[in-house]
Amino acid sequence: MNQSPWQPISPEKPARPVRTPLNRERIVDAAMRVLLDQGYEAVSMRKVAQALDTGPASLYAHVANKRELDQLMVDRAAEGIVVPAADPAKWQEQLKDGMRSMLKVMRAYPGVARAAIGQVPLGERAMASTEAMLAILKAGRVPDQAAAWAIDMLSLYVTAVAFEESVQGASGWTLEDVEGFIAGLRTYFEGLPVDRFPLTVALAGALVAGSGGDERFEFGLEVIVGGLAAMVPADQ
Amino acid sequence: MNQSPWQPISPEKPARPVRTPLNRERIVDAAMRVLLDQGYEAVSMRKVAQALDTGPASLYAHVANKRELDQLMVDRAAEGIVVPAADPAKWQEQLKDGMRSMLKVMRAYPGVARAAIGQVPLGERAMASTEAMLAILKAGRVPDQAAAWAIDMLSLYVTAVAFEESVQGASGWTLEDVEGFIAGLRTYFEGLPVDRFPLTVALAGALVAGSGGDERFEFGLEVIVGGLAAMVPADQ
DNA sequence: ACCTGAACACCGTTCAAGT
DNA sequence: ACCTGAACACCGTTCAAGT
Repeated sequence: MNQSPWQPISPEKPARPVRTPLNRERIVDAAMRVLLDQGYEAVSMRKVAQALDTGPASLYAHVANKRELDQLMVDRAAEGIVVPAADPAKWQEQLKDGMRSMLKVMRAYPGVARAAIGQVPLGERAMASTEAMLAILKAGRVPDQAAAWAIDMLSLYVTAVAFEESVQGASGWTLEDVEGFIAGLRTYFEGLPVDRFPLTVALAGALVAGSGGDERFEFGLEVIVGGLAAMVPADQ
Repeated sequence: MNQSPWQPISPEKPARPVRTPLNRERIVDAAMRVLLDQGYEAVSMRKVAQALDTGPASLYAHVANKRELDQLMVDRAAEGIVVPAADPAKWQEQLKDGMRSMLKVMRAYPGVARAAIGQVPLGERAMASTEAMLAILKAGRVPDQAAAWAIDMLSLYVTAVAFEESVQGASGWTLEDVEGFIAGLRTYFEGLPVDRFPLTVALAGALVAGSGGDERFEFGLEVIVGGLAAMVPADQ
């Protein structure tokens, strides 16, 4: 039963590949790499497996299914979200800053919004920003139930905006293509029958304004924060 | 060159099938049927073609691609949206009613929100409700640019809510499953380390409240309409 | 316990060939 | 002009078999 000291342990049989074993972390790493390189549409179990030099079946020992991998990716991205420490004097601007940070992160991982849109983010990193946003809402004296539902609404809004952008961003549209699309949209609105669509025709310019930059998003922040501020009781 | 009157036109050769020819309308009809019967995930070019007793390639003579079919389905569903005629005295409630109607329609076609989420609805029926919503915003004296961007934000919010619901609704969850999920969620929040997540733990009940019904959606309506109301200039 | 090849049941889209 | 069969290049997931 004793092994001779001269008997090396499996001496010249590195037939079993020496590759580091798979785990969730390495799988998510690979998935994020595919996301950054080729966009969300390309993040398939097969492509991720390929990036790890194995077959798709191997992933299922560590990840329940594609949906779970999506969740893990969202939580990985959530790491980058920065929410300021609550200060009652400027809670409204802080809330906006938190949302701006969320959008920034989603833009940094184009298409991650697609993975995030239908799911409640429950990972540890996502929970940390939820907690920080709750603190800001409490600092602003937003009632508890409103604060809780606001959390949901905020991330729904930011995710939806990022999702919309990623749809435009996909299929390799250049900035020129987007400008052309917007110009076409405006022409479409302006060309509608004036008797049935008087306001759409009149506001064609306003309807397509700010499609490129952050103005639309900032408008949404203003609406949401303004609406929440209106829910703060007047007493004290 | 003249045909004899006794020479019947292709008399007993109905070898060429007599089926009514394909067109966009029939294709969208079939797609909506598949959507209602089997949900959005099942709406593939192949399944729609099958419902029309043909192959997927046949659809491409009438529809550019799956994306366009999605758009046509969204516009078809938009037919059901009812927006009240603008009345300055109650524009806020009217705006909410319009959004409630949008959600109702999306719930009637489970999963159509999935087709709508990344696209600007430009079909004739969708434009009609855009025009009506603009009228309400104008009646409320919301500034033009705000009204135009609000249109976008409103439909983004409703679509995102419907999308979220459809994700839960898919995979055949029963009401009991959803309740179990919510109970589990609450337990998860309550079980987080109190030192790092004090607010999440304290507000666990509020965070999961109203997940089933319309309370969350109504909260969102209140926030958005309240935020828009705050943008109405005080003069006059 | 972990990994794998091969298969199953699907996708969207294209294209040459038919009528 | 419209339709079609067949193919191309993909999917997520399962499962028996390997180590």
